[in-house]
Amino acid sequence: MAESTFATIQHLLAECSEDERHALFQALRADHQIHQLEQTFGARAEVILEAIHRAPELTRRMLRGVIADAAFAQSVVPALAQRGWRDDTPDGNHAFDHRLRDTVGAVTVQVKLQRSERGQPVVTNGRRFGLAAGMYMVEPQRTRTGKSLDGNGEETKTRPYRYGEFDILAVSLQPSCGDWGAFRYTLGNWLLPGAGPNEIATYQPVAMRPNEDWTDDFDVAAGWLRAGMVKRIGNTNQVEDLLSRQ
DNA sequence: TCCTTCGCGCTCTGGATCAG
DNA sequence: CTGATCCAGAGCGCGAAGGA
Repeated sequence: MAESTFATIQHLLAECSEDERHALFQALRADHQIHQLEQTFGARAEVILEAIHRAPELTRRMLRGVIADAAFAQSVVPALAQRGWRDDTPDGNHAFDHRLRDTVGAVTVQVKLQRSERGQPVVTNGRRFGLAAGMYMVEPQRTRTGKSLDGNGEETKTRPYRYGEFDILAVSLQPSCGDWGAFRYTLGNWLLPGAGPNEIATYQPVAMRPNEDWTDDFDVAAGWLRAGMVKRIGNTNQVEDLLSRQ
């Protein structure tokens, strides 16, 4: 199409009424697929969205987590590609959501939404963790309770994550800032310990602003990981108490 | 009061068990 | 041995019950 024709159409569109533009959109939409999922499901995007709209709150809840994961893939991963990282996520189910690789090696990432309650981000008073008042929370645990037998025939809980299952925790800050592209990172090995052997606690405080434990820059977190520093988020007596439980 | 733990809707997968 | 069937575990987050 000649550039002038294209400009003419744009000009005509601007003069159309809302109804006319809607009719034109429908005509274009008839043979234009928005996303390949339409083909996978054999359903138009409008039907898929209506299904989500009708789904129970619990199902939509699930979707918010999946959206956070997709947002990481669509906003963070391409930006990191400019800085020498490539997506190296293997097929199948793993304790991590993404694996990124640069010339130094691979880094695994688990994405979680920061904890919300009644539509608002949870903010603790910090007492429990002995930290300054005002911390966001994140709940890094699997979503279904299960048990499995370990090597000694002992029954272990499968719901908690364990140290070493992922390198970096990426917390989506969408609930507090409304931006699906906003993530705050810390290291899996820095998270507070849970009750069981090698378990990560199911509740973790997240700094409201980047600090020495939490960063908004993935490269900084990768740097922390590769520096191999051994520590836990927060650095107080109460955290020491938690550590002593291990 | 605040923290911790559990269960839920929906769906898929893989392993165990059963019948033929 | 093969195919069918059953069931537990897992993916996702948040409300609510229970505990300190």
